[in-house]
Amino acid sequence: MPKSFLGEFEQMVLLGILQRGDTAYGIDVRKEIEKSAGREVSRGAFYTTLDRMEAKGYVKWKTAAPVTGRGGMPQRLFRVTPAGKRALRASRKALLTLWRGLDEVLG
Amino acid sequence: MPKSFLGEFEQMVLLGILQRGDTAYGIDVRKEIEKSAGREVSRGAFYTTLDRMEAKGYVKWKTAAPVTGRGGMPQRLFRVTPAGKRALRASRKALLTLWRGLDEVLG
DNA sequence: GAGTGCGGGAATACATTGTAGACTAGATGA
DNA sequence: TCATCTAGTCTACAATGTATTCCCGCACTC
Repeated sequence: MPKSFLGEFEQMVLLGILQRGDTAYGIDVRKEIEKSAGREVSRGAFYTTLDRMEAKGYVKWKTAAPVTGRGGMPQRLFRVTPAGKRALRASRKALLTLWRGLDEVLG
Repeated sequence: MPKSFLGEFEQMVLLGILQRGDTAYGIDVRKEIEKSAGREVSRGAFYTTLDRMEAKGYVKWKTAAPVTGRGGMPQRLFRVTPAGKRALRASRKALLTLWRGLDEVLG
């Protein structure tokens, strides 16, 4: 039994990585989240969360040669570990259970 | 545009209240969450969160005469405000968007 | 009718997450 | 070679999540 749930933002970051599949570069993931969630995500917030989740074993990453024509430092390519997916499943299950039957109330 | 999302736990509390409809007494809501989420919720965590959400205008409450045969202080009967529902909808929308297409990955 | 156990709740304190802002460093091109 | 663009890092602080401990009033019991 997990000590606690995934935070809301952590969850979004994890899902953003999965959405991008094999091209989960930091920036792309960030854009994915901004698009889906409809709000800005600062770099600081984003990478801090990522590093903390790495410490918890939910994500891993490796550097990749800069792909873009322009640009700077080696990019980080992320992926979600099995533990991360497990945590995601647990969070989703709990939320779905609570949402059940509330569709009309919530519109 | 909300400054930030609802936390995971806040969301659960709000949903728990809605689930209980007109009988959203503190204790009942807490049990509801424990059942759905499959983990314990300490009283402290629960009421602290509730009070903070009251400050943000997401919930309101009034006291109700003690209904139970046994025991104590007037209970608090909660309800979610329109602002609370709006916040809930926004969180759900963002999460659903991110979950889209990941069912097989997440099993 | 004082002592005690119990059901709710409040207060307090601390750990974990969320977020912003300023800062670094490699690549490009005028 | 310097301005500037991109991707990422660091630091500090605010907001949320959580456990612990305390309080209060009822009703039971003797």
